[in-house]
Amino acid sequence: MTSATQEEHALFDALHDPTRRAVLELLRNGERSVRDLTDQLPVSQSAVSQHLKVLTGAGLTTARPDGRRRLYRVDHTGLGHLRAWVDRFWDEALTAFADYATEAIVDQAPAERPSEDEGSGDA
Amino acid sequence: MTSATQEEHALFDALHDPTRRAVLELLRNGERSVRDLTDQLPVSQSAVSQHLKVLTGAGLTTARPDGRRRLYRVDHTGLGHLRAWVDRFWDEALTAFADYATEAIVDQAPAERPSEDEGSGDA
DNA sequence: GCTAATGATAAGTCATGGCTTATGATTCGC
DNA sequence: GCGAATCATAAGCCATGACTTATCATTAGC
Repeated sequence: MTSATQEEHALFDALHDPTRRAVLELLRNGERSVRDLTDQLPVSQSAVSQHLKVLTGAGLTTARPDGRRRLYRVDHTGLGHLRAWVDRFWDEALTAFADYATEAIVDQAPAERPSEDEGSGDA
Repeated sequence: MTSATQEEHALFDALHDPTRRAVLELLRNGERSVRDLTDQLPVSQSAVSQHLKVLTGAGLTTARPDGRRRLYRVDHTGLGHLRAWVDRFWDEALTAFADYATEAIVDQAPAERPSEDEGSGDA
């Protein structure tokens, strides 16, 4: 079912490239045509189109035809997925940190123990 | 001065690789040694160390020495930056969308309107 | 109709980065 | 101390991907 891992990959893959992030930054100001974006970036029109394809595939942009132009704008879909990913991780990280802090306090009493058995999780 | 763009780059660069994301997933369960991580990943110990270096550089993990081992765990710093980036973008995207929607409604009065605005739906 | 403009795609080039196998540096157990 | 274990680093290999220059498809304007 396009395992959420797929979306993850598409997202982080899309956001990895600085030029693509620059495109997103430009789109923050509102809709822009490919031509317009190209004029403000140090790469060719072809490159911009290729980047937009990747961004759209990741749900980060959408296009709307307008005459012989295509107006692109930021899409919430991808951003929402990214946000969900971060949030999930955020919570887990805090929990893990709390566990660690607690354990550290407990460890304070005895001398030293391996503290190696975090085995409660998955194999 | 490590312009926020630098952090951005380090972050997205770190999160781009699937193996590094897998490392983060493993660390969600708590602290783990490099050896432990290596045993659960299909790559060499060397590769894991290299990944951990990148992750740490992006503020996504931290290490704590424990004997001859090093215990790694998730760091909030990088996640916080990522979260801030998304939130900033999220707000802007919503604003831009609101502008667009408003404009679309205004445009409804005169003759021509895109009629194509897939407005609230996702693509 | 034809020409110009806009944007997507094809094909090819070149740098980047993720992996490997050594090897070095530290620390534990005997 | 010595050998074993853990981890980081060095050097090298190879696939991936970001870019380029054509070229094709569509639309506006004459």
